[in-house]
Amino acid sequence: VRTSLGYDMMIADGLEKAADADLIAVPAHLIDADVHPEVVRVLREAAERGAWILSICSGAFTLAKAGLLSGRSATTHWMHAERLAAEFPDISVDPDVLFVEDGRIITSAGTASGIDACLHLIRIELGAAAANVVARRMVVPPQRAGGQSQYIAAPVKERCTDSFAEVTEWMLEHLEEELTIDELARRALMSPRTFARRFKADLGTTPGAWLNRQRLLRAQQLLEESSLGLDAVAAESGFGTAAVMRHHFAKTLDTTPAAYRRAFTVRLSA
DNA sequence: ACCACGTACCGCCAGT
DNA sequence: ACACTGGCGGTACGTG
Repeated sequence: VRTSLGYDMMIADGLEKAADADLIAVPAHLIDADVHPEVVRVLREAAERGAWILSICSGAFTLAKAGLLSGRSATTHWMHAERLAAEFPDISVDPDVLFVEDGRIITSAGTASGIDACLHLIRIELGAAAANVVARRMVVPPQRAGGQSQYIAAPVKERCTDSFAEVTEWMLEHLEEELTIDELARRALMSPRTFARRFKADLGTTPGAWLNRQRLLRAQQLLEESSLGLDAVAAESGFGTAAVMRHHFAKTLDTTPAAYRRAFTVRLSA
């Protein structure tokens, strides 16, 4: 695909690839451009079978023209919000929010809010831990927990609203140590029961599951980026021994640590 | 692959 | 009435 952006986009697959996609992301485009009927068909089918559909910026117009937003709440770039509302009266357009989730359709505003929306989706599908890791790697602020509300109005600057940010931060810095609920609860000034309950309510996972996930990610990163031995990697990531680490690799990644490192280095050199 | 042990988890419930 | 807390017990799960 040629673009006017100074680079071309290499598209390896055709539209048929969307037939069983879990997520279809629709980028910004020219608002006045017609949407190809085939694209409309693909989008409608995807919506009907329950796939995630996510638009960024003026991509909301594509969804609107495909009829996916009828009767729904949506948003778009503030520059286009008024027009979207005028052209599609049956859409409840909110011009102030970063993104809106309605059913399995997520619309987002300007470019950066697309990142928020994507992180939001990752949090839903893979959990807050994964979203935090992605956010960290992208060097964007960690996303606020959504609560029950569909809307996440604005990025949150204050740390104090995210009561678990401090604890999880501390946990990440002490991954290699043995962390118990009792200690974490003490550190968070809560009883163990309340800590566990609120942790799950806020982050979507239990403390133990979150810890395991972080340890796994740390181990993966060490396997990717260092040449440490497996025992050292296990120690660094908090698994203690290579046997325990192997156990978790098998359980959630369906590989072994050695195989993972080999596959990764092969992929790099290829 | 298996077992034994301890911790984490969660539903329940009484108390605030 | 309501929301939240925190202890208890059975069960699932991680660890060795």
